[in-house]
Amino acid sequence: MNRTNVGANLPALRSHNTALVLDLLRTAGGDGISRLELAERTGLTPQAVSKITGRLREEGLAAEAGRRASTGGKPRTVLRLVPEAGHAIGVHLDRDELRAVLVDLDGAVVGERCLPMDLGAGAEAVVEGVARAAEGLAESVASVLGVGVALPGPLDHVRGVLHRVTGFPEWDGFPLRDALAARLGLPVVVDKDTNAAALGLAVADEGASFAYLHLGTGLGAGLVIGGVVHRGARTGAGEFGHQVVQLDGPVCGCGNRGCIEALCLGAVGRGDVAEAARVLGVGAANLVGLLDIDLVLLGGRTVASAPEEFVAGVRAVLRERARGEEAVPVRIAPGGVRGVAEGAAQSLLAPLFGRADG
Amino acid sequence: MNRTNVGANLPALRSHNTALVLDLLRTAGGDGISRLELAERTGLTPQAVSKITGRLREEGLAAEAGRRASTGGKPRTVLRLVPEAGHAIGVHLDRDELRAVLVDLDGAVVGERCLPMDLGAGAEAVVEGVARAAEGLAESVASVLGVGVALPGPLDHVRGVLHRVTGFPEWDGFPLRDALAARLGLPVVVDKDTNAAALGLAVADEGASFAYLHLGTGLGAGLVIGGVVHRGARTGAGEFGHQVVQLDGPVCGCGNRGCIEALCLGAVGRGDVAEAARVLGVGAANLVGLLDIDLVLLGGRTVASAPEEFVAGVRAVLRERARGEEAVPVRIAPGGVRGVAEGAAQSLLAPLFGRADG
DNA sequence: CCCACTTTCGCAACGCTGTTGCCAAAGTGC
DNA sequence: GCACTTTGGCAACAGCGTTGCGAAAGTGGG
Repeated sequence: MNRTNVGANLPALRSHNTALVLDLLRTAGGDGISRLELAERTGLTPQAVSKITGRLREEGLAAEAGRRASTGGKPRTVLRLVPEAGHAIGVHLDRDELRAVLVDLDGAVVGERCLPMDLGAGAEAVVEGVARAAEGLAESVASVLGVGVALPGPLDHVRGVLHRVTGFPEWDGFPLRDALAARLGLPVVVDKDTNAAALGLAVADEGASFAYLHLGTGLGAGLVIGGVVHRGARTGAGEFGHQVVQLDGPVCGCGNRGCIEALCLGAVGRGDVAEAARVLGVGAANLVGLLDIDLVLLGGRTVASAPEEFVAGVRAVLRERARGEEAVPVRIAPGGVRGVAEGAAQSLLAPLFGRADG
Repeated sequence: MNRTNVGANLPALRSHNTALVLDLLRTAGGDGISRLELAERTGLTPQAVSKITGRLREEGLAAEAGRRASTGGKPRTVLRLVPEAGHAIGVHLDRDELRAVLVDLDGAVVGERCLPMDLGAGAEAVVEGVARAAEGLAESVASVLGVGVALPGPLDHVRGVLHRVTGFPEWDGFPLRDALAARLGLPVVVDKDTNAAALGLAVADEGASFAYLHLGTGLGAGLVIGGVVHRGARTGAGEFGHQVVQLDGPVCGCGNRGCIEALCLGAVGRGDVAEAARVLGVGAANLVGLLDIDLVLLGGRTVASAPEEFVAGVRAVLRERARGEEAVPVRIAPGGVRGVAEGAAQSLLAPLFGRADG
């Protein structure tokens, strides 16, 4: 059950166990999973699993899908999630482009729209553009759980209010979530782009702890601790770009000296990718040492321009710091250009599967 | 309910709610708390709270303690925790000293032993010393929940095995938890000193997120995120001292360059406390930005030698980085020399109050 | 082909959880 | 002294996972 400070009653118990079973059905994917396996994985009795899956089948969320080979007795019936039973929309609002995807319960993309969009065109125009894209995608399915919107810059995830989108001061304080929810009549969740990407990557690995480092026009991080995106008290966590790694170093746009972002992008500007990767690696190693995470994933346009060099450079620093012990692996984040939009859609799906926010 | 991947049944529901009520009774302290307040805080119905507190009173864990002023009707009956209903022992194994405390359910110290102890005297002698101290303290009470042991250096908190206690290679791989549990016949928990201190500080604040930075002969951190000590995948989190804040800086004992610990202790060695505090502040600011925590607490012998200067220096860096927004507060960690031992004892008490490990 | 055996899985009864309806107890205030 | 408010326990209840048991559906030896 998720960490809360509130009491739990029978309905809470039921929804917890139901979410747990749904999550296992999802992670099992197309192969499916049998009732007894569900019982083993959850610790519930087979009978309880039968009751839960029976309800899910009645609601159309689960279905039988063949059976396993017998091991000397009645073969196990395999259950699977019915992906078409629910959909969510994810929107990635970048500085110059809007990308919206429609995903099913499995997280598979079943619809997509991509159009140029100037974030500076004003709140009304952007809200309207997002709303039209969402409505267009929603047409093809019976119902939509909600819309997740991811965009750069600091924001208040809990209230869904933007703080100061870098380069677009007119957005400061705009209640994007409520404006969009009112316009669409659907639940809306607003999140930072790096957090959305991290959430999208987190759904694949149950309970993993990793950092997603995004190097594009800026440098940010999405932190996943124990399978949950860590946003912090004021939902401002992940300020990776302005970690200082060089006391009294060069001045950064933020006003400080020796920020990773300034050093890293400066090196990129000079064409010195190896140095940029080394600086990124030092920051990653700091993060790994501080939080003891399992994995570092790299993404963003700048990384995509020389993926092998960045991975190799970061990996080298982590290896050196591990001092003989096994170093934390470094990889390019899967998902590509749609990763953020897909992750934004996952904000709506996650609660179904018991993956609450952190 | 705590975040797990396991199903929950009725006994789990009951123990969750019971722990929640116990936690509220504890945080209420001597003032106590009424049944209706418990109901409001937990979200349970008053009737459920009555049943739960009724069981707690039968078990002797709770008791009635007077009544509130009436607000026009029957006055509320105040309930409080019975501190003497349970005890735990916390042991702080430092390089040259052993400190053991006996605490009650409230966390109040009701017994203490402190003796010189050379960590290099060998496993058998140290285990025996700890066992004798624990037995001596346990004599005065009916029963003890268990013993928490905190010591410096990296270790495996889950298995209770030491890795390499800095300066004492003979401890490498020693299964301290099992050895002590076998010797005493009591549950034993082993933790890093910084984590124990952090846990001790965390019990006061429900759900707080903060960092405890310990500057003594070394530099380490205990991280509390959402009221839970964050230990990481391999229970190695909190490697704060070897965060690199100066690329290609001076060589540190760990082999890297520009570690906070090397810079900070170097400055202390030169008598430049202001510079040490500035370096510590840069590290603290990195941490605050990355995790978006609420509070920074400072402790350790070196900090204790010039507390105001360290607090002021760290605070100045955080203020500068906050750029006009309200900066995260910096304080000296309360608890003093007994803080680590008290926190170690809390490792045993925490599960009673639903504060699972992170 | 039959029959003993294994394994899956649902029905029914059950124990226990928090919830609801109701009422006695214990105050305040006119 | 009486009307009113508020607390908190008793009893009945609905709903959760669990247990006991048996039907269903396979395998494999004779």
